[in-house]
Amino acid sequence: MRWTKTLIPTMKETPEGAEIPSHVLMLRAGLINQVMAGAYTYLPLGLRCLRKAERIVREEMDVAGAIELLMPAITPLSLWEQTGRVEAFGDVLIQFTVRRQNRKVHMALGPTHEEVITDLVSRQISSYRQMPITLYQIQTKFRNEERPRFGVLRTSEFLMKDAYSFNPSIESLDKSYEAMYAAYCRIFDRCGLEYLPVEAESGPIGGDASHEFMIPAENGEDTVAHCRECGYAANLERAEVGARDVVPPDVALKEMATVDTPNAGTIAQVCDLLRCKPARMIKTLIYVADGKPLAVLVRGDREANEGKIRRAVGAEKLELASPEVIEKVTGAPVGFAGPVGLKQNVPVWADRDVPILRNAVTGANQADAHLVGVNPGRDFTVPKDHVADLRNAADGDPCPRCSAKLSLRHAIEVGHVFKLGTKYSDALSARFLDDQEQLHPIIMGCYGIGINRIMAGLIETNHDESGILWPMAIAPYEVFVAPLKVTDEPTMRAAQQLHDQLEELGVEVLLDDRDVRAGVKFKDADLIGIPLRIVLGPRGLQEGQFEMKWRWDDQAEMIDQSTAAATIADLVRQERADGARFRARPGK
RNA sequence: CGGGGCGUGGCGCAGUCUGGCUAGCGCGCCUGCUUUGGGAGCAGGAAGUCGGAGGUUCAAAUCCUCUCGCCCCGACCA
Repeated sequence: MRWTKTLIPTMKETPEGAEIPSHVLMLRAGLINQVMAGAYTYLPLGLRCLRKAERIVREEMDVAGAIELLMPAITPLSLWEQTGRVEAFGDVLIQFTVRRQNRKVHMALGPTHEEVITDLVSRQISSYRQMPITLYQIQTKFRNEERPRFGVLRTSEFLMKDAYSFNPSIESLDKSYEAMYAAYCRIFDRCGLEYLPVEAESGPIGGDASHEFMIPAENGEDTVAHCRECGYAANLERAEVGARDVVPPDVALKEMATVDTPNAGTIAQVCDLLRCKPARMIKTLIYVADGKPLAVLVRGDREANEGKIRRAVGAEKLELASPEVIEKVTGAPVGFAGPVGLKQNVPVWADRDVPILRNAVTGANQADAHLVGVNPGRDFTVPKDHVADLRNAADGDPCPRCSAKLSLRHAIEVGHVFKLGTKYSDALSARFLDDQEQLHPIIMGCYGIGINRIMAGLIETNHDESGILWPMAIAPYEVFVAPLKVTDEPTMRAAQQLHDQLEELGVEVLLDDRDVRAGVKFKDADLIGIPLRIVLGPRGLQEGQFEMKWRWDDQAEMIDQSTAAATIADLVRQERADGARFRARPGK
């Protein structure tokens, strides 16, 4: 392809509004163009990357035995009503009504396709003989993001590969799940991504029923806890905290006393006022579990984890209490709850950090007052079986699997595999007959990959001050050919010939035939990040040599004009297959 | 949903507080000459209903009211 025949609007300056590297570089390199908040046009160069990522995903899905189909983006709203997800999605679900003659048709743009595929399967699969089967599609999804952000990372319309497995048994589901998990590893490996499969919230099936594939990145929206020692990795909601101190510090116990804390209803305000550290405070949260209120104690500098609390108390549904309930339980307005002297006798649970606190600070269960010198065991007690790991992991916490420490890292979620169970097959009556003529709901798994995020994630983790560094497998073009003087006939002839030969050898070439100065070509080449750059300039041409340089190397090397095409094609093929040079590049 | 910021040729910005002349600057674009290995120089040129609507005024990019759009931060933490 000739540069002048396609559309590559590179920019020298960063458009206002773009902040994170992937967004800035995708705009500057002419990969995308913003149409509105959360919706982008993929320009020719960006589309090529997207298609390559899509192709790798498709190939590995096929290898894993998944079967491709294509569902519509528009779906009947009734399908979502049947599974209760109209409410679950809320405003995220883009729904609308159209008129058809004398009636109105209610539709929704699919944010995901469990309903549609389960509906299909409920009609077409009725025997254990038809399973297991994993069906997938690569399709545009629509979610009305409340706040689209970070360029292509969080948009209202995006390309997703979604797969669904249908199994007659848990064992069969486990196998399908493992096949997808393995396929995901191959996909992200081939894409040149450094990823981390992490344990995630597992929902109805429990156990290791869900993993997210995360790309550790500064600008990621998610947080994962990772142990570099043993490899344990989990997302923040899920991460366990390892063994903690059980012996309280040996300090003199102070008398408990009430102090005035007017209008200080937050941890920060109280600490400011009393000049104490959040770690010395006992945060008292009032929850409602299946309709019954309870109190949860967490150290002031820690975050309660609702998933852990819900599991610990064995509740179906858990939510923070309303201000009215809080007042009823504590006898005080919001902001002044504490474990000592609660007005109502509700169950009290505590995170493991709490019982070993000494001379702590906590709400006094009356307006504008806190207690100081509070000591668990003396001033209040929590039953042993009500002490558990109830908080989010924090940076430096002990690893639950070894003796090392957890580190918290931001990450971009690119993939998710999930053992669904029978939620949708129950709701939509997708049942099958086993070999004993017994009717069972089909057991499902679902598996998603955000194609756009593969691109953005790659850029986010692979760029330098000059621009993008693409791995060969995803690069929009594999070779960039730059004749420095396009008005010089022999130069252009050689460039065109190299371009044609490479294309014949199956290499994707971008020929920069613009009549611009060398510096412009070099800058743009670095910006758009094509892995191999071939320069045809006065330095080599007279000796029958081209200059070849990898995007991530500092030094170029000279190659023979006569054998250039074959040499380059070999390198490209090799790098395309294993990405070894990209991975081993200097500075990585 | 709460808070903050920004809308001025394709892109980045100044001008707005304190209303006034033909609305500027850099990049990009077009023409010509020179230049030619890391975003060239000179000369000439095209391109803007100052986000939109209404209002105040002799006069509005600038003041007032409403509105639309974009970006960032926060969102149950007692």
